[in-house]
Amino acid sequence: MPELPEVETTVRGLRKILLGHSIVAVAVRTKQLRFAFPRGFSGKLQNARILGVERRAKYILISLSTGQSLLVHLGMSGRMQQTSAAQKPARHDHVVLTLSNGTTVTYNDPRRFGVMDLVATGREDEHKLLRTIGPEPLGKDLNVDYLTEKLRGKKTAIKVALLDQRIIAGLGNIYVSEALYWAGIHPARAAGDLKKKEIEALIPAIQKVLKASIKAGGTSMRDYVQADGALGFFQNQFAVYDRAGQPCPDRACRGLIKQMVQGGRSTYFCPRKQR
DNA sequence: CCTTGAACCTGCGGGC
DNA sequence: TGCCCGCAGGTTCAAG
Repeated sequence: MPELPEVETTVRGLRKILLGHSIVAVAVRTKQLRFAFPRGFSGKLQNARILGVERRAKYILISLSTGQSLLVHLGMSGRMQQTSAAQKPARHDHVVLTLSNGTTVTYNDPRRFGVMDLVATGREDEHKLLRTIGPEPLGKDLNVDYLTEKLRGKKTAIKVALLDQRIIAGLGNIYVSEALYWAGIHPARAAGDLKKKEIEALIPAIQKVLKASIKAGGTSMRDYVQADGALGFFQNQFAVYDRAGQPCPDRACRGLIKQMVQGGRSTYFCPRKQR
């Protein structure tokens, strides 16, 4: 999916479109996404005014005048964007919100791995899906002491550990490969064996990659688009992801990018630079 | 507790 | 052209 940069980009776009407007109509066009919609979903959004649009991990939180927040996860293939009210819904347009100014915002998700739920505003962190999520990687809670403690004794590969949302929020398959490349760490290393110096390199590498991607509007490979329909361009800056067989971006290294499978998912790395 | 693998669902590209 | 297989940005759950 959409990993942190894509969700952040979506949130920033939605904020401009949604903030201050009211929802006048809600069309739910599928039985369920990953879970069934909560009881009375449409009715509880009806006539609500949108007070805020925030991100936590890979979740979008839209706070409403009703005291509830709409929680949205884009799953693997989801997108949420402004659409034309005149246009009839497309395949996989599962939820269409119509605003008081006539704008429509559509949630489209071919694979339906996404989520929509309602949660009391201010108590979002107590939601079942958010309760166990780790610190935001761009905040001060992700630091060397925290990560050292969290990885201590772990035999899992560092690649797999970084995908675990309980350790760090928001990373996914693309940005983990990219961050490990910039930190010079081999993805198969046991997480608990990383040296202090390596953890000190890893945190800024994660932050650098995420920030660069947000700046580029995220990554558009298949489904993802920003809230205004624009594509993201971070795929043009990939160092390793989806680049198997191609040269390491460090020309002096002369290594070739390798692909392997860890935890059932592809990992990309430079075997010469990452040890 | 930890680790691994399968499951959810749809679409697309490659090989035959 | 068509069919079958594998793979895709995520997460949860069962089993060992």
